Amino acid sequence: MSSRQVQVLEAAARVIARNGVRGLRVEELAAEAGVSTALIYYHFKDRAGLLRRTLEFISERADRYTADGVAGDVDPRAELEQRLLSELQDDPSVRENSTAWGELRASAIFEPDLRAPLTEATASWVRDTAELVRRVSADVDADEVAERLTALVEGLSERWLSGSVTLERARGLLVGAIGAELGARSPA
Amino acid sequence: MSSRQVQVLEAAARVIARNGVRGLRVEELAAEAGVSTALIYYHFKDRAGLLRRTLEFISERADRYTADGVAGDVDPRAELEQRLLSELQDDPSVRENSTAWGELRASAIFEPDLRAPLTEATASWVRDTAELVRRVSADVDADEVAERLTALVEGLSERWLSGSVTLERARGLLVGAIGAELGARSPA
DNA sequence: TGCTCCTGACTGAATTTTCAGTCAACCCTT
DNA sequence: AAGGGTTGACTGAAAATTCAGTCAGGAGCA
Repeated sequence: MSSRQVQVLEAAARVIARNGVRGLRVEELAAEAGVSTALIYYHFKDRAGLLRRTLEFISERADRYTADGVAGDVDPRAELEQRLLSELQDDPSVRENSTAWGELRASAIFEPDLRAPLTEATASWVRDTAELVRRVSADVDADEVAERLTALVEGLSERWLSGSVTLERARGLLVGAIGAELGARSPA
Repeated sequence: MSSRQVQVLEAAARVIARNGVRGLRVEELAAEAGVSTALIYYHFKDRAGLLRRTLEFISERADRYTADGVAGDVDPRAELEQRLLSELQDDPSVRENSTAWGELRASAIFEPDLRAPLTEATASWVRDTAELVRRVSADVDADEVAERLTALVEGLSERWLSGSVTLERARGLLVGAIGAELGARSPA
């Protein structure tokens, strides 16, 4: 993938985070990326292709920043917590990513083309989370717990972004859910 | 409200469930409702007015089906479960409702005008749920639990609609969450 | 080295498509 | 005959998509 394409995809993520998928105008994207509209068609075929590639791009990028920065933690419980909380941070890139992610998920409801990459990205996130859960406790169904916690993160994230909860509250609720699923904090 | 208007609003709910708020074309709606586009402008002024009325229509209808069919239940735990599960059903009107709701929430991220009614509707749902939670158990923070469970329902609902989980799985996960939050089933 | 040919990246300027929104004129009822 | 309800035919603007062509650089070759 050429650096030009990356440049366009980064711009697409920004524009989507700002205006939504439906509010993405190819011309505006071109301006944001500093290229011509025609170049976008040259590289991505059409608007739908651009969207599909953007979704892939965003989910790869999410993998990266989720994996980063927490990696070597020794306490699995703390690591799980941090991983999930990393989706609820008032940081421009997290915000951008979550917003774009939510938009794409919402769009996937109506555009079957987007579903496959979305499902795969979701499953991969759930798997990674389940792995962590497994390390925290052997007494629970890790897949179930992981699927619930990640779905909850999505629900809270959307409420946060749409102004229905504060970030602090959302984070507190998430920590509470981890407690409810895995038992209260630090075993003796 | 004339029957003509109801006819259009019902059609709008169907079209939104099929294509989303963003994908609603006035012309398509007209065809679905079996009327002319001009009539829609006559009754609803413009697309935004139509959307507003449709959202009101849908949420009133949702209140009805949520309240219905569960009302007189004696066991609070069962009632709570049923209320929450009622959002995850493969019934056209539930689907329409959930879809429209998700769309509205997603749109609110970019359109501050929509935030106030959304926040209020969410808060009201959380309050009602907390009331039920309170009746199930006095040992938990009912507001927290209710906020988490409803956020989880939203997350699961979106995953269901976008094809990332099956309906059965989503329902099972939700029941599991209630268990994790409130302790396992039926006290002695 | 200097020349021609070729290709992939890229653009500006159309062209085409898609939509919300309007309007003048027809129903019906009453 | 008057007025609310209804429509088909349009319009204008905004967007998507295409097109004809420029340009930089690389491969082959004299």
